[in-house]
Amino acid sequence: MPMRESDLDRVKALPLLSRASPEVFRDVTAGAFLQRFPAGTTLLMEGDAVDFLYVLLDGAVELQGSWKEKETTLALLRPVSTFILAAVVLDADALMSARTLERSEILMLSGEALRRTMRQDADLSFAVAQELSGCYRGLVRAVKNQKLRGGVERLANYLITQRVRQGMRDPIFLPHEKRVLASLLGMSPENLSRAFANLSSYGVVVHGAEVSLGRPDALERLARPHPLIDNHMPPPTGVVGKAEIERWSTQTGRTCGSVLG
Amino acid sequence: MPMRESDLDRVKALPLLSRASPEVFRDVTAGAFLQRFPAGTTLLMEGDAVDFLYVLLDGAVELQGSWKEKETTLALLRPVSTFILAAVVLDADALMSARTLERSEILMLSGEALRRTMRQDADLSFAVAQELSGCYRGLVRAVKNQKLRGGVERLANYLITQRVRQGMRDPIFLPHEKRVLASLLGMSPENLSRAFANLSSYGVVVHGAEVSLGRPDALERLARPHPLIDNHMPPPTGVVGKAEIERWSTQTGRTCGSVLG
DNA sequence: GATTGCGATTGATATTAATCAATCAGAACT
DNA sequence: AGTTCTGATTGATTAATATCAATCGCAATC
Repeated sequence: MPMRESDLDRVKALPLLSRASPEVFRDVTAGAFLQRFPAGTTLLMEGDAVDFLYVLLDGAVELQGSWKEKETTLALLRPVSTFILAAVVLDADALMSARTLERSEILMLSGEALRRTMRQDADLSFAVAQELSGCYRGLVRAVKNQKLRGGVERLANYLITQRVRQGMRDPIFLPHEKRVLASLLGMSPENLSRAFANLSSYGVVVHGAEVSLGRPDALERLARPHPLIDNHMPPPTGVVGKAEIERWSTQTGRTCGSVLG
Repeated sequence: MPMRESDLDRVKALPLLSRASPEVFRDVTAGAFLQRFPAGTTLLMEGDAVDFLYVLLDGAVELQGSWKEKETTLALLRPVSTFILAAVVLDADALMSARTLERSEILMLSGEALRRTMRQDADLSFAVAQELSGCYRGLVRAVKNQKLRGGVERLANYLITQRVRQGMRDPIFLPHEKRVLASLLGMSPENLSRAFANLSSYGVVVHGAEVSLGRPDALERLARPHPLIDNHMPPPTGVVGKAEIERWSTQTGRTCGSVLG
């Protein structure tokens, strides 16, 4: 698949590569290819060997884990995001499955080329270390969110985070199916419905994917968002990496996928 | 505090530094100091600026997160482990508190020196990236453990993992207070007691910290351990880093702290 | 315009976990 | 030996969440 000029620019803007020299950029993207997938395509299964670093350029990707016929969503990704970076760095098997939620454009970079170039270029390795640090911290937030909060609190905080990300507009729009959202938030679809119903007493009104936060202040008193759990990033102006997001302060990511919501 | 020769060897054996040149090792350890803390000392509070990379050389450290007067244990560390590496790499605030569970010896390396040296040495940066990848994957396992399993299943898998780590011996010994273990496993101390009681029908007998897994096969049928969740590492022969553990295959770590148990 | 299919919602029930309260066991101390 | 302290356990109760079943709404299709 040929890469458009605009795609190339977006890849260059990735925090991983934005500071790379032309030579390093050439080495890392050597043998890379762009591929289009329909919705619902499994890109990678848990336990698979990982040969590529994936870069989501368009569409949406879900990362999920499973055990005993149960599945859970670990992250929801929007462009521009890289994923399974850790497995690529270690040349290890994937711990998560990846599947497209919509028709998606995905750039695949050779994992071998990335590792080889990293060993030669301290700047690249440092950028990867920063990116991984951001991903790690996103997961720390996710664990805290999951272990310290109940379902309704997780939903309330998710909504507040979305409000920030969508430019403090009202109403906001849920970017994914509710059942996927439920899985991300660690609850059943039925309980997500009931959690929404509970929030009606705090001004929340739901019409399909459109959610109005009638009294954000009231909702916030319930949600008690916290900068060390929820990453309330300013709305996406340019392409930002998990590392930058973390350096800023908080939440669901660009580069590594929005682990919290 | 002066560093003993044996301490120095253990630091050199850290996967982060084992392949470093003498110059790099000197640069990274410049201005480092060794400190002893009594049990129950808070080394770092959530939200604090992180100036040092910590290396636990002796004792035990708990990493915890909090929200609304609630606390949860995110990881339990045993020597030799580094911690808050991600925050150091990003020069960001800590997302977790760290406190000693026992009298501990901790080496503190300058974060600024580490970052500076990383920018100059690709091998060091690469080693840090590998270590961070291992930490990241440990957390992925922790999230899957938490979201996909119930309390009894988490305990059962914890016991099986401990059995592997303690050399398939019977009985095994719980390395921490039960209330700390309960917090790590994401349940109340009361429920941990009841979970142990449930497991008696699978041959588990508890006498204080001593736990006998009478019928490991029966317990395993209940626990259904999985290599993509539980990291059943061989018993600790040498000093091993999270990265190596992950490259091997799975679980609760050396260098980054045992996130799963 | 009727039908089909799928996701969302609602209700009823069962399971799981948290909380409150009381007691128990063992180590440290007097 | 007795006292005290703390962590662990047990029981009773409440709250949260999952599960099962039925229905609803809406969009796509025929």
